[in-house]
Amino acid sequence: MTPDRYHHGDLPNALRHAAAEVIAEDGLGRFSLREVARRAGVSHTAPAHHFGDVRGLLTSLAVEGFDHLYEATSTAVADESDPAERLAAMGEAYVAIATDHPAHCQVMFRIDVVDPDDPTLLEAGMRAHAVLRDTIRDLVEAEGLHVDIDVAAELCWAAMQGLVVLAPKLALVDAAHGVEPPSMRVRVRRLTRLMLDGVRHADGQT
Amino acid sequence: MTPDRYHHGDLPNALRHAAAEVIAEDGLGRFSLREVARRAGVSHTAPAHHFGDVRGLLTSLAVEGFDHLYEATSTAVADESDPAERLAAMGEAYVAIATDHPAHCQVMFRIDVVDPDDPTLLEAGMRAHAVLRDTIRDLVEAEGLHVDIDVAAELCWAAMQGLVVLAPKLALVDAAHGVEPPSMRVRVRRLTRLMLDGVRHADGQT
DNA sequence: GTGGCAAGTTGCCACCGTAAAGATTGAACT
DNA sequence: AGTTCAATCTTTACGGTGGCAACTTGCCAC
Repeated sequence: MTPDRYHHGDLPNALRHAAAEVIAEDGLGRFSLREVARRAGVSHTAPAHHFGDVRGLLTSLAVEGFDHLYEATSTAVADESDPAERLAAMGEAYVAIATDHPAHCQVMFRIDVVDPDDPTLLEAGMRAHAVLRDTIRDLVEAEGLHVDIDVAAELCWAAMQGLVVLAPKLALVDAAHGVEPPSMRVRVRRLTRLMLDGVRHADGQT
Repeated sequence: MTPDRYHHGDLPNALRHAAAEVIAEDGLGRFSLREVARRAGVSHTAPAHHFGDVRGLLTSLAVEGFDHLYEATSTAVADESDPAERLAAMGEAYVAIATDHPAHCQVMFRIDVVDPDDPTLLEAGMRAHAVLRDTIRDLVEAEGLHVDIDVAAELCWAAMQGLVVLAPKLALVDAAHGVEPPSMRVRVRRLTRLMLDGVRHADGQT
């Protein structure tokens, strides 16, 4: 980017960008701090001055991921007025994030590779989660449902997260059953519809 | 185990065991082939003769994990007669596997660390998945439901998988909302009930 | 200017994965 | 019985990696 000045100018961002690139291309397994530094055009110890260690860099990437998620889901929600449609749009946004920012998503929930107690990470996560929770609260209030909001949110979140993680396996299972694997968008909508049925007919017992 | 003969006797199992131990203790991040070999009391290149490389060892561990899952879910199913209860029991078995064999579960769905095309892995995965699919088929037939079996199975699997992955985050969210985080068993039953409501009231549109 | 601090660099060490070649063992064959 | 042979494990070696310590460069406040 900026030519070879001694002081890079915005190394933290450059490093995050390079890290995401490496992870997206070669996977988290082959991720290496040195390779990231190489791509950013700095020495292999430069990252330490900004992120401490490799964990710090990946944690920072996770924060960025949650920020992306927050923005994507909140604009998706803003574009819809019907609460149920909002939920579906959120689901789509969730898996869209997973395909648009695969590196971030591989990191966000990996407590073995990230510092789960990092306060900025916690805050970013909570902010993203609040969008889902608010959407469900609106749905419950608009339709007068009898379901615990947190439990419903838990189901939606878990299902979407599971979908992202299991995507390759699901395609394999479909193929084995002789079914053409559907797009992620279709999967999301099918699951959302089913969950909506569940949420709408719940009797409110915890 | 067996004292220091030159030929270990059952090194592959010993290595899998040691690997699971390391991962459970120190996490996948600090996993090292050399450490595993050290614990098994052999030289650091011995594993290569049985598993090729580190990927091979972890793939083998994943296979073992799916076998555990298969056994746990099929005995859970066998212990119940009511189809809906079976589903709940399966869910509990799923998360029980995650807590009883944490190392295996950290590996099973990590295509970046495992060879996803390994035929024995594919077979073990399919066999485990068939238990879920059969359970849902029984439920659909017993109650005369109008839901696509594969879609329902997808939801159940994704939700349980998501629950396992998100467990730490969910505990944090609950704590932030001033709620005492419930046990995993409770989480499973709540989600299963909600999904059952959904499956039962689905209108059968794909 | 000059003192000081932030940003980057070089050099180092311990560790890791894996490839190649040698040592040890049990078992199969004659 | 003795020999061969393949499987199993060890030793040795090499390139790559993360993190620490000590050094250099550049900028800004005084």
